[in-house]
Amino acid sequence: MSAATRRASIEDAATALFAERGYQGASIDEIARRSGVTPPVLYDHFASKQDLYRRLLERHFAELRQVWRENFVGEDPPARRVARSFDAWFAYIEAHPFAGRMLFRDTTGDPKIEAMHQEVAASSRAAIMGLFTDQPEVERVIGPELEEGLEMAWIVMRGVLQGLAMWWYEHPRVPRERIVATAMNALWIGWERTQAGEAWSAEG
Amino acid sequence: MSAATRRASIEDAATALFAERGYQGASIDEIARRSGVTPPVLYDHFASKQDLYRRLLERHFAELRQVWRENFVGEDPPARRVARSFDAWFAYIEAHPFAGRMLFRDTTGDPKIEAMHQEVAASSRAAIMGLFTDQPEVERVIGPELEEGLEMAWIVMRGVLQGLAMWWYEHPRVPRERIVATAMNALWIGWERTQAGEAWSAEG
DNA sequence: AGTCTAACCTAGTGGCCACTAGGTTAGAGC
DNA sequence: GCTCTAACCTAGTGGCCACTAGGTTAGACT
Repeated sequence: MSAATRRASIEDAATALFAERGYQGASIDEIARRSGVTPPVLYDHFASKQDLYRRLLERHFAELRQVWRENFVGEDPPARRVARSFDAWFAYIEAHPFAGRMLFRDTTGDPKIEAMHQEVAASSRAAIMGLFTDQPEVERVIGPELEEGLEMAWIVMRGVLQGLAMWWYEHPRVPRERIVATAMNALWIGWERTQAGEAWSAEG
Repeated sequence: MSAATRRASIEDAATALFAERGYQGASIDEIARRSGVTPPVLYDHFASKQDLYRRLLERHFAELRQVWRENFVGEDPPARRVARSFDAWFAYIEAHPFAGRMLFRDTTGDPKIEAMHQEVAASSRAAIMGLFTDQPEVERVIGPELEEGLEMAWIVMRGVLQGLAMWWYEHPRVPRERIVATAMNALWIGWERTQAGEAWSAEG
């Protein structure tokens, strides 16, 4: 088998196993076995388990970033652009079941790997948040304490999207539109109305 | 040191280390060392690492369940009861930094442990969802496909609460009211308005 | 045919980790 | 003072795992 093909087969097996078991739970032996080779062959293609993991992280995060970049554009109203992006995002999740599970599986237990994961995720977050902050409406939608508010809006959005994505993996018969509609209802309407002066307050 | 005291010291150290490293990343040796004992002593108090982990899971989940039970009651309007519950929930998170981190750290890599975690979490979810389904307003707020809708509403809420909790651990100077307000704005307003006929639709 | 590259293998190695066998110490009750 | 319980220890053991030394095979090019 050619180097490129073998490499791809290792990457596929590794993505699936990392998705299923996480970094520590996935053993090199099993990744190799699922790719139809022995461990030394894997080391001909990747320097270490950590190297393999990082390449996969970077690749899948880059693909998701690309989804945002391609869909969060245009002249139509923000609600439509957000909805289109959500839909494309969940379409990616649907088409790449292991990639999503690998990226959103929280942590690994190995501090070095954890730091790496956070680093790669943070650069992705920055890129996507940049799309939002380029919008003239941000300040109106997010509110005054911009930095902190943006970060919290990101956390809320990420929580909802990741949560729905992981749930969807276990309920694959739910149609994508329903997932997207749930995300939109939870997020967009809340944001919009909050800024229309209907924010919740403890005194209300 | 008395058995109860020693046991408590082991539980504290284990919670902190599980929170920091996850199940696989936390070693019995280090848990014992942090408790000021050697591993055999730990095994005098707990049958296995798995046993220790399960006891901690059950204890912390039970505490969080209790928070809901105590706060999601009363005759005041739902928005107030939800807000009060969120506030109490985040107060628990604030007071028990390691408990939250241990519970919400997603997965462990060991299928047996993962299954156990899901089992304990599911029973907690059922208890809390029961509080909601006892409310007469559920159907109005969630919509017609009740089972699936309720589950998705739970996923959305869990995603937001857990996401904010984890973010808050890294930004402890943000006051609790701000976290609670963000959660309320994200969740409650979306839910309410969705049912007021303002649901988002692809054709809109 | 001969050479070179690279895909692939067998058979380890060292280190970590959950867990234990077997024993010592120390305090409580009599 | 004696006994009994239980908290605690030293010193392992076996198994798993990331990684490797050192080789064989097979196709590509000359």
